[in-house]
Amino acid sequence: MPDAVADKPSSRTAQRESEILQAATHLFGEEGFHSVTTRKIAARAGVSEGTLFNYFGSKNELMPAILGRIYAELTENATRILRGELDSRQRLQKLAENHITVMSRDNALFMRMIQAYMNVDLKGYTQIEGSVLHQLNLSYAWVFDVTVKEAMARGEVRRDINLSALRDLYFGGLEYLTRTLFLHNAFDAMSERVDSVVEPLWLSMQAPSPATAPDLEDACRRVEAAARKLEKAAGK
Amino acid sequence: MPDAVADKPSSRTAQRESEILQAATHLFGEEGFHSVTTRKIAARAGVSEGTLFNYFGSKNELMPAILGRIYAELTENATRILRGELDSRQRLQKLAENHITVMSRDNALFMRMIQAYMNVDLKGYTQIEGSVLHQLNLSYAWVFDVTVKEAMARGEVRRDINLSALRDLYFGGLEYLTRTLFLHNAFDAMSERVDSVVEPLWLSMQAPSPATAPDLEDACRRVEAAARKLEKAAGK
Amino acid sequence: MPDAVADKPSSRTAQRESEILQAATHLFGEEGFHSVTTRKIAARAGVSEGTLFNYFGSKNELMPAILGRIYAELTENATRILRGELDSRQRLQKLAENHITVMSRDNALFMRMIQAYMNVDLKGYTQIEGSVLHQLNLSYAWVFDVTVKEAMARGEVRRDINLSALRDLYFGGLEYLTRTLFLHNAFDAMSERVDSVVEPLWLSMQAPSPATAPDLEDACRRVEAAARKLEKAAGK
Amino acid sequence: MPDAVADKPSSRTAQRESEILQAATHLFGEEGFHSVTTRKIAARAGVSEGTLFNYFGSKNELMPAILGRIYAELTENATRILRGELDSRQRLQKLAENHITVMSRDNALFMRMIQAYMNVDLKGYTQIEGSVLHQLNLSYAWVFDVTVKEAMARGEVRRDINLSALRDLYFGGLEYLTRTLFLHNAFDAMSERVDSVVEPLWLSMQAPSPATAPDLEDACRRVEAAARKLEKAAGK
DNA sequence: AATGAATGAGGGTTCATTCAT
DNA sequence: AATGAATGAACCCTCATTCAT
Repeated sequence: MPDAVADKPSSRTAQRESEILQAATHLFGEEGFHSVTTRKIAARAGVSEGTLFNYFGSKNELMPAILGRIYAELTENATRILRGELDSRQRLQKLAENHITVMSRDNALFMRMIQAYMNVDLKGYTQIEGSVLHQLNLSYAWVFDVTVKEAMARGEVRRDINLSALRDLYFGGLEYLTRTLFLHNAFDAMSERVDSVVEPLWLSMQAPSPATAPDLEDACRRVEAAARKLEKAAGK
Repeated sequence: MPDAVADKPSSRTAQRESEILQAATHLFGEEGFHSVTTRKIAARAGVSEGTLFNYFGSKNELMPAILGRIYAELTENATRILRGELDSRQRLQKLAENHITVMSRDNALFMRMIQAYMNVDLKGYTQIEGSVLHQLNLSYAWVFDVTVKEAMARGEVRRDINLSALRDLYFGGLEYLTRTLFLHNAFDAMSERVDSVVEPLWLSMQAPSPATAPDLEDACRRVEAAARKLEKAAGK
Repeated sequence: MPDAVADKPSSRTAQRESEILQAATHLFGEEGFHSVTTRKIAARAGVSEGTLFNYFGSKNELMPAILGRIYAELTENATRILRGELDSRQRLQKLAENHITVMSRDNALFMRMIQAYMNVDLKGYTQIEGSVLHQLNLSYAWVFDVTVKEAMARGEVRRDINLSALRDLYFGGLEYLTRTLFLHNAFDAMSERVDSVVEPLWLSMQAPSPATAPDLEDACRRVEAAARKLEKAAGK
Repeated sequence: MPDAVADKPSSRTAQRESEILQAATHLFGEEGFHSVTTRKIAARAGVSEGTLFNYFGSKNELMPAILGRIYAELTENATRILRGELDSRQRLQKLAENHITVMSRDNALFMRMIQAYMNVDLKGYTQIEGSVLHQLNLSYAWVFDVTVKEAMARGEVRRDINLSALRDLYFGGLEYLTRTLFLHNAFDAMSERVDSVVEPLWLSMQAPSPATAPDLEDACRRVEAAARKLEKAAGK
């Protein structure tokens, strides 16, 4: 019987923590990290400022918490995508769409968070290693690598690609695409825009496909064969 | 006699302005926009805080000034590259190297500046249009477009590419590459790393491979021939 | 059956109160009154913060309680000493040793407590009268007066001493000695150090006054003179 | 010509610093260190809170500054006293009066300062060494030692005294006397009260004169001799 | 009786900006 | 044109205390 409500108390505070994080997330997205005061966050979360600091020791601690949640979601979705029955090209497409969906949510909060955090947490890029952000980033970027490597194993992709360069292109391209979508308010066409960005990468990973030319000829031959049959049939 | 160099005073102030900007540039690069105080900037520039505000109305005004300088240099270098006798692939390479060189200078100040500026100047990405940053960005990003369009004119690149998507990939990829170089402290190998990033894009801009195209036309012709035969047969 | 030990509950709360006081005592001694939070005290006492406030209405109320305990112990020990069969000089020594032992315990907590309490409880020394601290102090300082007065009665000490001045010297000297012992980490030699401080006071309290010596010679001479006269008279 | 006012600017800021210190001194004396806010100090000094922090980096920095001033005055007065033509007993008297005068000024601020500072600056008495307070204290306590040693040289005081113990008695006694004077609001009689405290120490430093004891025995022998003569004469 | 989450007034401190000199 | 002392609003954070459970 007590077990039934055993986690109630803990879920109560978990709820509060979530509300605070939610409020911070929205505000950071709207105004940027440095423009948001702890007072505002507390007000928006419907708690006192003191309570906020009971949950998070400092304003800065909100950052890893938020980033952690976002990366968790990002990774979770990615894992689901990889588990599905998709070919590699589709996977890259879906992963990209997921990435952009999360990044663009909350007024591009995700990008802002990372950017702001770099100025807060780091005193130089060279120290980035070992930071929370870096760890999260690493474990997430891994989904791209996995996808591409499996594509190789399946024979969908050349083996002599430069994975690191492609990874930078992929995530960098998606980040810039997100900005572009914001600029043109073009999220309706997100899917095809993503396709336009992923496709060049995909092309470069296979092309020049040695198999393509023969296939084309083969296709031609089959069409000719079909035509001949029709001819014959019609000529009858 | 000071009068003898009548325009010295004005060049004197220009000098001062430059020193202030220089100091701000270094400090922003080292510590990030929000961690740098006007006091520090003034001290580093060797002027009083009051003087700083005589030259720049506010701390925020330093940002467009610095960004303007950087973009000016970026654009100037780019123009020189475009003026040279290089094929399009080489141009993309040189433009990229220039981009990274400037971006990574002063401890990646450029990236930091843009990031910080976004939180200072903008209250949302949708308002980005019309901002100084946006204007600078636009006129600079234009060098990529020019290069690719000329490549098309020269017949080095397909005409059905998605220019916007490639632009996002190009600049996004370079930004991420810069981070990667910082992370691995690999600026020695910058040139070849840039090559690895530009090459996939270049590949995707030309494919289908030049060899395939004739086959395709041939195939088309053959299909058309077959179709005509069918027509004839059907027309019976 | 809990009823069997009916007064257990009350002794249970007495126990709790004691634990809280104990925790507060240690912490105040270690970090000073203002640096110690009620949270810390509760944690160290193994109770919740709410419970602490059930026992003591406020943080400040801990002070009289602690001081009361210390003075009680001080006075109790003093009483035992006075009850013993010691001469007055020994009593002053033992009382002093007791004083220092208690004062120096818990990292000189006693001195800290008094000091902090003065800033907390009092808004000026003139208001000191009537305060708890003052009362405690009075009734304790009384042991010195008793000892000295009894020494007078026993004829060990002159009757024309200034008791108030000696009391200030005694307790002030002991407080400073405690600091000195801390400074030199010399508590091993506490006993003889105390002796060095008490001895001058003791000396000053007894006759023979320095003026006595000359008087003595004079007296001798007069006695001799008288003797000679007697001799002469007797020799006649 | 400019030299004439060369130190004007510096004297201007020195003035401000003094005003701030003055305000802090009064307030600390009235309410105790922890009860005084920087806002109050700034208001009393007639400056903005920001200005206060331009002069002193933190509230805590006010403490060494104030203590430094007090000790400086204390030491300066003491030096003047030692330079005068007084016998050692008078010197101890005058030094004590000076001590109490300064200590009791500003509502016994001096004692409060030291006490509060101990809780602020120190995490335990054993770490006291090396602190500003300790240094100030050392160099001031030195005036007592000098006086006593010179008294020895002059033959006014025994050579086998325990200097450390007497120093503790002297300063401790004076501190307690100050409290007593506050309690009885008896500063009118300060001089004679001081005398009552210094006298026992002075007595203990000379008595018993080394010559006295042998004299006494001698005297006894002479009295006995005289008595024997009387006996003889009487026995006749 | 015990808990500990919630409170919110108030603390010390920062810093872009102004202005008298 | 240059200075730098002065400003004060606003910031992040602390902590004794309360109260629903």
